Amino acid sequence: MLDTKDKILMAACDIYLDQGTKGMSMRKVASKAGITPTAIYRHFDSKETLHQQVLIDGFRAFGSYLYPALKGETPLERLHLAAEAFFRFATEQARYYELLFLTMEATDEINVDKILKREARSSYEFMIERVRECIDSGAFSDDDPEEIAMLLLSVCNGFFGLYVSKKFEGDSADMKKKYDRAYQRILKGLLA
Amino acid sequence: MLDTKDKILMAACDIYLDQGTKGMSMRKVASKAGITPTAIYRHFDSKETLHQQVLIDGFRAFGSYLYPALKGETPLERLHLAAEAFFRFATEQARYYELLFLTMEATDEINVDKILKREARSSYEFMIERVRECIDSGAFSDDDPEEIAMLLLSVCNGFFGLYVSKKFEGDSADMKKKYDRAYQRILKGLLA
Amino acid sequence: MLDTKDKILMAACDIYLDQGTKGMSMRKVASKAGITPTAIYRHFDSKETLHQQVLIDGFRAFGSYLYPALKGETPLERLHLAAEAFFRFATEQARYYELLFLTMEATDEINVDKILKREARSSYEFMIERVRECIDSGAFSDDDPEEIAMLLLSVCNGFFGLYVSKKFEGDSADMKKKYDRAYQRILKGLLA
Amino acid sequence: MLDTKDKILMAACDIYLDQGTKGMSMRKVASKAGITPTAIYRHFDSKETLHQQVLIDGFRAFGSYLYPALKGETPLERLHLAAEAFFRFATEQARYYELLFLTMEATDEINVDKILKREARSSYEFMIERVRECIDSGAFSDDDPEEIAMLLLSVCNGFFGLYVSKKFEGDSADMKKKYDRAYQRILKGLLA
DNA sequence: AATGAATGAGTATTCATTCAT
DNA sequence: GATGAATGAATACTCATTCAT
Repeated sequence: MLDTKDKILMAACDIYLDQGTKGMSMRKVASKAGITPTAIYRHFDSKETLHQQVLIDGFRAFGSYLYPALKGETPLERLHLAAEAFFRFATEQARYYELLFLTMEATDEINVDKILKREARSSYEFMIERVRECIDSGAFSDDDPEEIAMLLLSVCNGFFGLYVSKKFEGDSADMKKKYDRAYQRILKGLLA
Repeated sequence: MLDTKDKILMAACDIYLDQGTKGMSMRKVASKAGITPTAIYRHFDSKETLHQQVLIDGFRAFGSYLYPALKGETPLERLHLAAEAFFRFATEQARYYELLFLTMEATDEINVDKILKREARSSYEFMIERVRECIDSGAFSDDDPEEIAMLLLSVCNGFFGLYVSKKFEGDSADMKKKYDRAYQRILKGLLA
Repeated sequence: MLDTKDKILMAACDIYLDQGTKGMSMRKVASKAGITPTAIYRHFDSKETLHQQVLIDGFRAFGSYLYPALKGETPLERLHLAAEAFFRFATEQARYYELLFLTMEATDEINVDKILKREARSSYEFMIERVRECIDSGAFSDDDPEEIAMLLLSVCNGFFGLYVSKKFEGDSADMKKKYDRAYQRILKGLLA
Repeated sequence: MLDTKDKILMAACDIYLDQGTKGMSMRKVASKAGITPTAIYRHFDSKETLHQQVLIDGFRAFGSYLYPALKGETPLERLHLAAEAFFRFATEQARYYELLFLTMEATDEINVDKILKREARSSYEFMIERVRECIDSGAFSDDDPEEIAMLLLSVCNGFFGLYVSKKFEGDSADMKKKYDRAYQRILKGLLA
């Protein structure tokens, strides 16, 4: 059985994703976790701490999707697998994706935990690395790897952002096709 | 002189743009508008209604940036001007941009005002139209105009989303250069 | 009938005096005043504001006991009447006395209202003035008026302090006799 | 090495003296003592019990200042030494003084520990005794020793009360001069 | 068209305390 | 002799909203 700390984390995550940052309250979390609001404070110093732990867990979950992309045999294949990982994470862990990438709160406020920053940074750098090796191997024309990585991330975030805010429709299979086509279109502009 | 309704709207807008969705409260709006919280209810049924009116105004402001792109003489130039308009709106009216495009509240919930929906839709369709004429004129290779428009929007939202959440740095001039290069990279994949 | 603001003030005063500074809570005040905690905030900005208003009212009530001492025809008589006023205020408005003079919270914290400071200061200066005229008229031997006033205040506060904390017993009549004797003993050391 | 009970008492005392009655909480005490809040209950039944033990210790500390006054060779000298002891205790152990003499919580409530009562009473009686011998020896004019003792205590409490609540200023040396003069003035009225 | 008064639900957090271990 | 987990009640204060005027 889950220990209380995990129950709290899960409840917090659910509520964040269900009702947004603003809808998350200690009371609601406690109620969803089946405990008293007070009891949360045994496990987390403050709401802020809890919030950050949720984000940290989220980035780690994301990492577990993203990093296996290294199994690809060529730079292009690894980039492709990373793109796939994005899609799978965004659809399978939609709420986490939303929380991590689509919630527009600055992730570098003074009080943001160092661990959190590190986790966030490292998945970003993973993408830069994937792009860099595509360039270095000659698959991509010469360009700034960070900017390309940013472009790819932008597309993903923008794409899923539109999806999440229901600005257009379609089921997951449809989605995947659109996603793949979008990826191909971007790629076309990048290939050497 | 402004009538009370306008004063309320302006105050609400200021606060939204200043303190975000979360910081907006009827009290603060009333106080900024120089009236009683109660008085707002003469003019708006609820906070929700007021919120939506702010969004409608926001889309109209966006329109005033976007639609002049029609002055361009060729489809490609018009698309280019539209891209510029996005950038200017996102930087000059950053909070509005955020409110309209980056706040992940579904814009198609049952209780969303029809006018709001129409405004949101029309700027989306404007972009589709710009893409369509690029394709029809042979500037772009044959493709689905809606998907391309979506791709462009994705890039914009993703790009500014990263900017807003401070996931990377740089001043406005830097930003513009990055934005232009991103636009060129995408374009490269789309041109016939 | 009392308006709500007065009801709140009275309730606050009662509770302060009944349960001490530490026992005073907005909830309790509201409950005693027969209203909702929230409703207090219509009339007072914060607990602090309410607290200070209670003190200000207290000092004013004290003034209404003290200042009529000016009716005395000689300096000594006026001093005597002031001493009497202290006694009457301390016994008739025991709780106010306690709150104003025996609650050991610094009355000069940064956030203390100017009005409050002024009220507190003016009753202190009234006593200095009474002493000064006793000295100037030759009734008292030459000495520092402020220090003498302080001595008199000290005795009063100390005296009623012991009374309040039940460190000795006796009814009000008994009390008065002791008070008078204490006053005479002090006087003996001060007279020219 | 200190046993836990002593560590708790010292921590409690520190906090009382540092943050006042209001700031003392079991959590803070436990944290300062390096144990769990729960552990306190092994040693003290309740916060109240702990509080009273702190007071008992305080009265004992006070005694250690006061009782050496017996070393004086004449009644007047012993009284004088007692007055000095008051001053030193009030300034050197200001927070204790405050806690013992200026906190207006009745010291004779039903639930007050007998030991505490006894300790409090005995220092009071010490003063009565000092006064009595001044009268018996003819140094003071004939009067009620208890009332005189009370007068002296009143002056002390009143004096330091004004000092603590910052109702007037001055450093410790200044203070001492004022205190001495006040003592002399009182004495003048009491001497035979 | 607007106000003053009030409400009830909710906010994060702290408190003394209990219980099982 | 001490801990980890939890509780229920309390803290000051904010919110959107309603109602009588």
